[in-house]
Amino acid sequence: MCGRYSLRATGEELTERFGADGVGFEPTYNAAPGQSLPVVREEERRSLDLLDWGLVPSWSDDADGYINARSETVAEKPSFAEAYEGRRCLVPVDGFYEWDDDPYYVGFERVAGLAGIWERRVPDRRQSGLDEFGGEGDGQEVQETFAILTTEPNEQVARLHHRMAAVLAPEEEDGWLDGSLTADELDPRDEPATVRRVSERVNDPSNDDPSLVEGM
DNA sequence: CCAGACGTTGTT
DNA sequence: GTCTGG
DNA sequence: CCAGACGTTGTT
DNA sequence: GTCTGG
Repeated sequence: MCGRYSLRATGEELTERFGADGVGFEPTYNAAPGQSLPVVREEERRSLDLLDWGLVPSWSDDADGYINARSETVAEKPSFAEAYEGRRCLVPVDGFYEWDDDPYYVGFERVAGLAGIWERRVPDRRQSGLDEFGGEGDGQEVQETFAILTTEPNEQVARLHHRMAAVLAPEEEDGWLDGSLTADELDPRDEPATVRRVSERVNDPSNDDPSLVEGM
């Protein structure tokens, strides 16, 4: 689960909610893999930054990443272990979409933080062979990416799907960021939500407007 | 030792 | 980079 | 997650 | 059917 979500909040509202340094962001009703989306990180300071959805391991040669990581195995998988150890993040969402043939929207009553991990990849310039042309526009930029952890679903989501994004309780957010909360402590949280069937217009990621989250 | 994979989802 | 398979 | 492309030659 | 792009 969790290959599409909504975040109806501005960058300003998110920095307030998560106590983070800010970055500009406009609400979205259809956040999709590959897009640049806001996550909360805690390095020197707590910051809200735009990262690409789809974690690419630092050693990976290709550009496409993993949008989800199983909480049951994230600590051991070579692709995720380093990020799990030292690069946690919160992924702000206020609802997500789930497909059971037809699309459904699971809408929260507030902005919640999903358990995420992130990675930084510095491309090997020696392999690009394009430096002699000035390095402009060769696409060899530092790439920061993230993945959302999954667990078994809660009772409400189980009717639609057998996996669910890991929703943190507000009091768990600090522990997730600093590593004291482990992945096996994540459990299907009964975050208050309404579930409704929505229009198939959500299928096309280029559609992004308030009517997407409205019931039919 | 080197070569090759390294992931999730869902579907079969 | 690190683990698995041969 | 779904939608949409899936190619070459030559020219700009 | 499978890969890429959003």
